[in-house]
Amino acid sequence: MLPEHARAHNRSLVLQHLFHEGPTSRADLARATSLTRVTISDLVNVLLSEGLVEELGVQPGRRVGKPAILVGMRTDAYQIVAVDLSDDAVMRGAVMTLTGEAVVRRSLPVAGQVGDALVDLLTRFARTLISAATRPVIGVGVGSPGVVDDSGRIVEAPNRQWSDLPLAAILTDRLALPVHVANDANSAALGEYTYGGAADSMLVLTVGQGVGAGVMVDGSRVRGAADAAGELGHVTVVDDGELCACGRRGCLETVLAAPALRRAVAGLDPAAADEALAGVGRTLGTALAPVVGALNLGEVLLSGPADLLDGALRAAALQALTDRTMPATAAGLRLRMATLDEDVVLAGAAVLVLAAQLGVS
Amino acid sequence: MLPEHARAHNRSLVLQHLFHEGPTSRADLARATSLTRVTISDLVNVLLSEGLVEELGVQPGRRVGKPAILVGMRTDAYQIVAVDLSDDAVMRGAVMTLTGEAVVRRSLPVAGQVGDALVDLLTRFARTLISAATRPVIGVGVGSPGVVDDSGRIVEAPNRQWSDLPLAAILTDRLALPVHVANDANSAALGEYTYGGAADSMLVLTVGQGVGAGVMVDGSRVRGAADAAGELGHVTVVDDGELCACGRRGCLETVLAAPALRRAVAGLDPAAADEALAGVGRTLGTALAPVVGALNLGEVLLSGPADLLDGALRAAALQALTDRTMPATAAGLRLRMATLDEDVVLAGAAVLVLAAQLGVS
DNA sequence: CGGGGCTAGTTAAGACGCTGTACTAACAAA
DNA sequence: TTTGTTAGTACAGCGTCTTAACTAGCCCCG
Repeated sequence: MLPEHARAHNRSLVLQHLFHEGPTSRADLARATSLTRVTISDLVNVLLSEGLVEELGVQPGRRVGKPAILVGMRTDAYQIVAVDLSDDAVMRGAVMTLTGEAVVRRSLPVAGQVGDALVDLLTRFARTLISAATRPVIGVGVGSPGVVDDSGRIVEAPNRQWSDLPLAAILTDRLALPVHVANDANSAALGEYTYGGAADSMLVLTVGQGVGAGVMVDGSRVRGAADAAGELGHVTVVDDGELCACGRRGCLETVLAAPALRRAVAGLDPAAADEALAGVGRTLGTALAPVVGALNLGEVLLSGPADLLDGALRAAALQALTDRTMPATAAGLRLRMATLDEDVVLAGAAVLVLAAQLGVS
Repeated sequence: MLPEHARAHNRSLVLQHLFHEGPTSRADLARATSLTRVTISDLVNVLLSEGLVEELGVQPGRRVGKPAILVGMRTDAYQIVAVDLSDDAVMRGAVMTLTGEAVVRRSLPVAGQVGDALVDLLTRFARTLISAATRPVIGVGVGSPGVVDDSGRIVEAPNRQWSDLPLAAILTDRLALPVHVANDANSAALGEYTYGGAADSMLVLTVGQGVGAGVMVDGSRVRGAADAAGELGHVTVVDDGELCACGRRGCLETVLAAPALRRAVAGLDPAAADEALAGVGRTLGTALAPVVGALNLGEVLLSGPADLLDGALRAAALQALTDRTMPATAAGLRLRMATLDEDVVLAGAAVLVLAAQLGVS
């Protein structure tokens, strides 16, 4: 560790504070970071010259002494390009502000492309998005299915016919911008953590064609021994259950994926449908109980079709979690819907860039 | 972050390397830490003057150039006092080297003491250990049951009648030494991680009077939203199971705690006993599968009576884990016995001190 | 209404930590 | 013996933080 790393760390502290707490005076930044006013002034001057922050006039608070000048982060000064590859059929992308709002949205049918052709298609798609940006782009974030290591290498993504592919490195080279790649469900967790106000210790369950999960523990993303953390979709939850796409039986995905849920409630009257969904909820709660107990999670978030998830299913899952973990663990636990809906993965991809380039998350 | 923090970090890098890799030349330390030889020389000189490292003569390797002088950590130069409070009836303690070997062992019957009286007893016990040390003591580590926050405050330890008790602060004050306190099962995980060579992502299950767990994720200990991570013992694993001490039914503890296991095999012939243990193993595997899947754990360690755990139970649990998680997750998973036996908690308590005082873990 | 008290922010000097460069020390190979 | 290589050290310089001392701007009070 060198002095310049300490400098970068302090710079991130300032940005992190401005990002989450809003405009702040230099003096308050000094108190919050426990650095001196001198150091903060210096850092702020650098950030001002980069256009990352701006002065916003004096603080409205009326106290004795010289009035403080508020410094705020210019969340519209730079933009981030985010791509969501979780859908087999269509690439979704956006140009986003630093606060995770999509300024421009694009999507592109994948048309069955896989392997290197898909990388080329993704490159072109990213270029389109970059040129659609209205401000300088600080980086590109990609949420992809499959196992992705911390260097942005796709270890394995069977449906894309990607294996041991250094996607981040390839795109960084081709786009001449910093590119960061992570698993889509892990991205979702990052998105909910940073933009959705989720707890420090939480799990996001993404329910769509399949079931994925991303876990945050004590404020950082869980990677796992083989970068495969979050593979809850293929944990067995029903003995001798339905055949799963993975070849095994009774995976969580066979009861919780959106198509499975639709099938389960098809043609049923509302009460019976609720009972069916509650059954899935109990199964989910039973599977999650050991995870919640072992990690003492503060929140579990469900991301996916609200009409299926946010009702009897969620209530039954919470009940099962409460019944099956000790009161001290269950008392602090919330089970709620994710707040970012369809943009979760895009938002998370943006957070990848935000965290890596500015140290904000 | 200040420059001196960077210095402390670099110092820890050196110690960490020497601790885990053994004696190393300054030049090799420079390469390993990517600092310059100049900086390393300076750091090593400071460490030499503190007696933490020593020169060990020239490196046996025969290459061109000036032969390198090996520098090694003096793991016997300082000692750590560790206390294990996990047993209701007896306090166990030890004076340990920096490598986690017990030099002196002591134990003290608790004689039903609780609350403040127990704190006083613990203080006296620690003083005894400190005076039994043959080298300067760098700190005291305590592994305690109950919920312990990161400042060493006992949030709740019902059996000790401790609640919201700043144990680490009290002992630091009374003993005039740095004192660090953590949950006993979490300590066990730390001990196995640092001294037992456990994987970066792993879970240690401690089986004794009760069942506890400690989780390491990507090399750091999981604390949880309310500092209660590792409470796996009271996750429901058997529907309508036996009544648990916690008042609920079918907790993992009701089948996996040592007394429960002994009852389950009492009077059975070996084959029947193995079948009973295998049943518990399957239950355990089923409960652990979601945890292993969500975190992509590399290892699960069992700590407790080997005659009960290390046989049919372990085999069945591994089989269940393999059956119930996806192959990619299960392939890299090991389920083995902990290596440190009865000293796990003591070793972990030592690691608390080692990590906090020297930055080594 | 003018000075004392307080807070915000800047300037200047100094301490600390790392680097690059240049040096000496100690060996192997030619 | 000379040359080349590697280990370790001395010294100047740069970056980064701190403390101390300053200016700026406001409230309060006599």
